[in-house]
Amino acid sequence: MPSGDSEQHISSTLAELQPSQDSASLLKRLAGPSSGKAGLTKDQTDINRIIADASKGSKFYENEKRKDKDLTEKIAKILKERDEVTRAADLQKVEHNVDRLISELESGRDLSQVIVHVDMDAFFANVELLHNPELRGKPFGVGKGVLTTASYEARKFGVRSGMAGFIAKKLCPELILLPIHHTRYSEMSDRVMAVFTRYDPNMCPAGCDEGYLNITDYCVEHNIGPEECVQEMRRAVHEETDLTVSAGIAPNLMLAKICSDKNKPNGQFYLPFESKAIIEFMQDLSIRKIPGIGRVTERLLESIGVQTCGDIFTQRGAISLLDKYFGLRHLLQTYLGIASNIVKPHLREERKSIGAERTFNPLKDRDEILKKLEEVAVELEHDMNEGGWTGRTVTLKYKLDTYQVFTRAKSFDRCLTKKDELFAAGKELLLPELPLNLRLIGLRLTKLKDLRASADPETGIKRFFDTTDGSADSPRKRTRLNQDVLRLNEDDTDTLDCPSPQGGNSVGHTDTHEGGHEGLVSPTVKGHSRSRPPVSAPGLSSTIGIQGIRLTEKPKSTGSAHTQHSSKSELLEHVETPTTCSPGARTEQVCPVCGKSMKVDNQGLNAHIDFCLSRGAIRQAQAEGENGEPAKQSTGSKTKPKSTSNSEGWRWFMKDPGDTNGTKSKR
DNA sequence: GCGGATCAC
DNA sequence: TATGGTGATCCGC
Repeated sequence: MPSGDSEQHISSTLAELQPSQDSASLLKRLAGPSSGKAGLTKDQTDINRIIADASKGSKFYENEKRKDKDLTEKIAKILKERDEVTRAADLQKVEHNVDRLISELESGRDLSQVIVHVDMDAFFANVELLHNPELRGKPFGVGKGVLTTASYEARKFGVRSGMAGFIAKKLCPELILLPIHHTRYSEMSDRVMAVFTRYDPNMCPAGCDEGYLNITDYCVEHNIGPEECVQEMRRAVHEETDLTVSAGIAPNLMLAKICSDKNKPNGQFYLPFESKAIIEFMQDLSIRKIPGIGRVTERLLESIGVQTCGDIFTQRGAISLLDKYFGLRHLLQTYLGIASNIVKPHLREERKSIGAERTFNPLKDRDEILKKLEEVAVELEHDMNEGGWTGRTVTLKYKLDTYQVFTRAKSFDRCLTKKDELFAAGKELLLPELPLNLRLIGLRLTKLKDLRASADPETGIKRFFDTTDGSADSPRKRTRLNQDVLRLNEDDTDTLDCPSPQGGNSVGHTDTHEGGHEGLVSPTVKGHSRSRPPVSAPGLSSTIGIQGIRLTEKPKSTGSAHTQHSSKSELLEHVETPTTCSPGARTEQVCPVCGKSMKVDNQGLNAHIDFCLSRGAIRQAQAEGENGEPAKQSTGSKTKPKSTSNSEGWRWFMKDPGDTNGTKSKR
């Protein structure tokens, strides 16, 4: 019945909210976030149907249906506004103005940097394959309740990451499900990243299996072409790790990312560094391929006739008139294929929050709920200790058994560090809400304070952690050194966060976007016997904003990209890398911590700094930061029963799906 | 500053 | 037979 999705975007007025359309969008929604990102061989319509049937009637399904309905209503509202505004406007004139903006944007295009996005192919799955060759050729997934990865054989059946295990089984009864082995992936990730780093010491890891590189300097210094360079790098990865990697080569981050998907797996794609070729490349590209545009934004754009990036130009008049919802400027940049070309690793001091959350079988009992809250507090305390963080604002998150999510926050005058403080704050926020049926509880800390930044300057550590001084060192040197320290923080602790210190968020293109807003819900008309989940009154006249997706250059400064980057090569020199720095070039280097001089390559220097700092200095810094508390508990003595499996550290994705805790044990 | 929502990995 | 966890950002208030 659902006649494919090709039809669903043709709608234009709210009068045509027929079941067929609702159904189509719902099916798509149920198919999950990554359904549109990768190509599948099996007919997606069949797959979506199977998924929907398997979900039917569940609370999860009902929640998705509700969100779908809300979105449909918002779209109707926007379309109505569009029609009104369009009637009152001189479209020709509007388009003319837009065209001038396009010219302006085009004139600022920077094609001078060679950016590469590298992306490991089915990372978890392929690592598992190395440990168990028997799996080759078979459909399998990694993850218990929810899959983190699916082998390519499994993908043919429509199995994807993020999919519930039992749904995946329906799509592919033969599917083999493997447990997650964090250490394996962590170790492999380190090895892979080490290779990338040889080509750009300033690379930006984006998760455990991805990264952005600027290979402009490398290519010049080695007198090698971009394609050849990437070929070589990918070969090196394969030789050293037995894993394959795909890559995209383009003038900016967004394009590179899109390109890395073009010849996946085990391939690369080079986009010519010419305006015309780039615009042509964008023309038929689905809007969904743009980083930052997810399912919701995709639907919003489709509703105004924008499915491909080329459609942005066609619909520029309407987009301009609806600027506040869609963000004209950013969409035009997307249409032109213009975005940021600045690659830099995430710095520790840029971190904004740290949190923990847990899902469990729905609980109503007050004491049992509080027990969960306490467990989460313990978890968070542990991670904060490990990372050297404390903070002033606590945000409680809870999800009802209906899958509706709420947050409650409170700021304090002082920083919270201890589990008891976190627990108390959480209780304060939760108890007033209480008679609830919960399936998830989480705590998050913001307004962070970096305990490792407040170490005694005498130790020489502060200099490398604290970049706010601004005067002592040159910015470049600072950046560079911080990067090293960053790696240390991960390697040193045995629980570390994900390889990219900042966490999961996308990339170096700071600033993903999205301002969708949604009235949310209001399942009950206000008043209905004091509906439990407090409200969401703003539901009424709400608007949907799409905005910023800024994968683009920073606000002003035409030449910012240039300036910024040119400083990068200076950076290298500044850090005692006198001669050309080929990946393995060993030169005389000085450890910034102990002052020792040695002949090593950059990697070797990093390793030494890691070693040097981890032995004591860090511990001392941390101890001093912790309110006089000695740097106790080197290894999780008591906390957390599962610290064994967790000591592998590194949870970039699921921490370790429930079960260990009393998820099941509780009646 | 708070709460909702979207997105990426 | 039971749909994850961490972090970021944006918008409206």
